Amino acid sequence: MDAADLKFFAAVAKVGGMNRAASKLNTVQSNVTARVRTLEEELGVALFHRGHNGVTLTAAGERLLPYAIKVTHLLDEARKAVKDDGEPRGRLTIGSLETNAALRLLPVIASYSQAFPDVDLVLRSGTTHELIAQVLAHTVEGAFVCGPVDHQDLVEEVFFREELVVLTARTVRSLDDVTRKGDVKIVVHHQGCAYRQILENLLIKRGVVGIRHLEFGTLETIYRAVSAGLGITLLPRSLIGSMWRDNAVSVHGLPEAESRITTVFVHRQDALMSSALKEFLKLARPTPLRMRAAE
Amino acid sequence: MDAADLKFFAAVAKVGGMNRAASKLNTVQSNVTARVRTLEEELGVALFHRGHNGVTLTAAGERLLPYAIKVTHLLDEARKAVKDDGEPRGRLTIGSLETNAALRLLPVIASYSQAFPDVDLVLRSGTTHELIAQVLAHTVEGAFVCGPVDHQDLVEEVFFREELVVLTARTVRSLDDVTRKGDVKIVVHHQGCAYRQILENLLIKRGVVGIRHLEFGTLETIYRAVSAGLGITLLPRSLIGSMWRDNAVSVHGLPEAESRITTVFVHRQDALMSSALKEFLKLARPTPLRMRAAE
DNA sequence: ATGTCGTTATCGTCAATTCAGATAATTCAG
DNA sequence: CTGAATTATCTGAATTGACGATAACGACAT
Repeated sequence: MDAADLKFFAAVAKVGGMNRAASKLNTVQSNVTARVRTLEEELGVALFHRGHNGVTLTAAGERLLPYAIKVTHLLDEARKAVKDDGEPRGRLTIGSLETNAALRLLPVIASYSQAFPDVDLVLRSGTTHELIAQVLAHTVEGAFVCGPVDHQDLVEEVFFREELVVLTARTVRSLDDVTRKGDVKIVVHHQGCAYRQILENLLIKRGVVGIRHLEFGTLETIYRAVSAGLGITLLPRSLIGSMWRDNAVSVHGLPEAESRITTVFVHRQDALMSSALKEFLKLARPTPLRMRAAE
Repeated sequence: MDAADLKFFAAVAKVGGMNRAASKLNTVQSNVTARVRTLEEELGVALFHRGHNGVTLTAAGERLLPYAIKVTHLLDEARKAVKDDGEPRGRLTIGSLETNAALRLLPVIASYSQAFPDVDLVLRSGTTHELIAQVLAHTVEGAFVCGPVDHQDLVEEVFFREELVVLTARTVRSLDDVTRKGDVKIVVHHQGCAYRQILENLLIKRGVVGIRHLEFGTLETIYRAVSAGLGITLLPRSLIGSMWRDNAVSVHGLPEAESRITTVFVHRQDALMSSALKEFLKLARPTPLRMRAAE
């Protein structure tokens, strides 16, 4: 049983037709047909039901498919493993939530690309859901997402624990003052849909119905907008303390259950971790000192 | 990267020479050399150090080897998975400890082979250690061994829990009477080294130094030997109660920690379970009724 | 009915690969 | 130096693989 045949088979199963698979595999249809047939002859069973409009898997084909995919991935990984001699090089693709993790990762990325100039670092952005899907699809090697993540095929490691706080204009005494009005404008980083979602849920839970949005590109403008009374926002406490000390806004704590947020790094359990990634995590992993500072 | 090449590569790595691998693979040396070389050219690294007396793996080869083995196994399994349509057939090879589990399994085997005549059932015997090695080596699909087993690649399921008791001649009042003498003869089933080991450890712990053995082929003769005062033995309590009620021997209980023994079924976590095995376990799994009887 | 479009199956041709066997080159032991 | 191992290389035959053209089939619109 040839691995290349299995790759063909998987492609056919995926697109549901030998013609379409052929163009995807940069070959001709007769070739695909032939390889599928050799596979079928070798195994002694039909793998596809041939229809007038493409093919569908037989029961035996269904059983074979997961193996075909697994073998293909395993071979990919073997190639990488052989070439990875412990010295980070090549392309490292990781995912990250857009706001906070990216902000925290920036210094890491800077020192990393200096320390390992042979690595082409690619940072993909997305929501937790999107990023997890990409990790599962082998599109990224791992991702920093909003934890906890519970998935059979994934391993997670907690990287940052943070406390979220609500920022309002200085005149606002408590969060109740805001929610009582029943009509709130929230100011969000235009890329930061994670916090936006959390803040919305939080307000909805408190009975706020009319939520409007203001989007700004930088944290600085968000801060100014809040201090000018244009709306409220949600940020990690550690960010405020370190950046603005002018007390132009009010900081409102939230109950433990709502304020605690963890950023975890997830990657596939079965996939090998490249040296490039190992070194990155080593750099990104908070030192005991930094962890204390983040709390 | 061809799977057949990987198989060749793994064989060469295993036997440490292209010549030897060639004869093992039923081909010629030049062939093996060529395929290894294509693999090396494709990956761009040397996989072997060529020596005057065979070859040894390079660092890159070391990294590739586990993948080569894994892929080979995966392909084997894929073949089985395709052919296994849910109807048990073909060969089912399982391992079992020689005494108790085998005794308990006998009725299961009987009804199983009647229910699934298309399955060639092969029962391999061995010690817990040996059987686990065989499971890991894919020699048997799974095995009934003495639990608990803690291994990363294995899954275990408890099948029987039993209480072991010491049997002595009727005149012996307590176990102390035996151990005080400091010279004990133990009667064991000649195949049953598991209990033998347990009994020896138990006696050694109690300060007995001179242990001699008597071996008999059947439980009946062991029982007779014990009742005649020739020695002592160790058996599951459930076996005694159900077989002999003539009170010709004394039964001595043991402390919880020493008497409790569990028989577990272990199989590889990553390997697929054949329909044949699934059905076997379904039959072997103790019903609530039988479990109560065994306690 | 008929033609068109999209599908898979099949065939012949040619190139590439693979195999087996023979031979060379190397190294170590005696 | 010779002999017994080893791996490397070469060669011709056989096999396999890809390709392109064509056939066969069904669906759908005209």
